[in-house]
Amino acid sequence: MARAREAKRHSYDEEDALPDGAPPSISAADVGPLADMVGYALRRAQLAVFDRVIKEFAALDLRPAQFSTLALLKHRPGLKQSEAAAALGIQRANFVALFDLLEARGLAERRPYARDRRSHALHLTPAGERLVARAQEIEAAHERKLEQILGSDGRAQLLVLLRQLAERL
Amino acid sequence: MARAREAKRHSYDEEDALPDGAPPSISAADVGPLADMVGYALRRAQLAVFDRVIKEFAALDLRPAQFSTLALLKHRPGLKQSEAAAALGIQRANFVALFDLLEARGLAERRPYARDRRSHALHLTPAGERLVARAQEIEAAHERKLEQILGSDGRAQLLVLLRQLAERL
DNA sequence: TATTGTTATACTCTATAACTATA
DNA sequence: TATAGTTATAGAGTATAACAATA
Repeated sequence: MARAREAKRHSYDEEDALPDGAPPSISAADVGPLADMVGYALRRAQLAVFDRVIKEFAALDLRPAQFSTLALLKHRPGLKQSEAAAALGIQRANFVALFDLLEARGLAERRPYARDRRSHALHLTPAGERLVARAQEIEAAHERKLEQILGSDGRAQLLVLLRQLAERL
Repeated sequence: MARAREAKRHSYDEEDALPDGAPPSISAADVGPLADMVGYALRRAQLAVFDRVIKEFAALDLRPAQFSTLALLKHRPGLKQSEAAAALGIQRANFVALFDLLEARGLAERRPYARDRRSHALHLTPAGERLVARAQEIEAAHERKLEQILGSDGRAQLLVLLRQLAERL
């Protein structure tokens, strides 16, 4: 404990009297003006939702980015590798290892791309199709859970607002 | 080769651009069902907002987590280190290096905590007070920009929905 | 000369275990 | 024993540069 030991002479901290054994009061989560910042609220909400999603996908051994990749290829089979990465907002360099893992697990594959021998056409395997179907069921149940919290209108309105942020910023 | 690409990438640094009616209309990447997932929309929106915030704070050499720490200490001076970390949702182990940096820059400091010699009371320095005031002005301008995109009601409604997600999930 | 997939690398954030000094 | 701060470390995620094959 030899860190910031600079012999500061003042030690005024008689503000919060924390009696021993007292339950953690509301003040523990009081972040003041931060609570009114969109960026801060966005980060906290995203972490909460992702924590939940990661746990729900754990049984399938699927990370969010892996699920997104499979779901994208189900929707648009035959995408070029660079197109898939761009659509998901992932650098193409980082997409390589991500897709390598999906391919090693037999969930997706690279096929030759007819018109350009530099490119690969990405496709799900039958096993990939089955896994993404199961994952999307889990996902749908998760969305229903969110609807219980936000209300049906609230969830729909949230999606509109979030898309506006992502697209118009 | 890589030089042209690099110059192209770093070239968009416009801050106050974005006229109200002009739709940037970036890549209309069709991600199918992903677009209707709260988790996916949350991630894309958070990345967009943070990209912007990071650029706007760059002049102050402040990362979002550093700003949050300073803003929290302005609101609740004398917080114990573990309390500050918990309020921000940061592991106490990871908070150490974060606060070390703020202290090394003379923006905040650890003071002895009267009733428990294991703890530190965290405070802003005068320089920290000045910096966080400037950062909060930048932040306020950013919120006004978001309000132009979402509408005043939209921004307020977004905050309500995001807090519900973070607290009730 | 430019682009696609790739490798290598580095940096940030996050998560966990274990140590120390206090309680 | 338990807790606060700390250290060390490992794992994701992300960003950039460079290279070979191909356009």
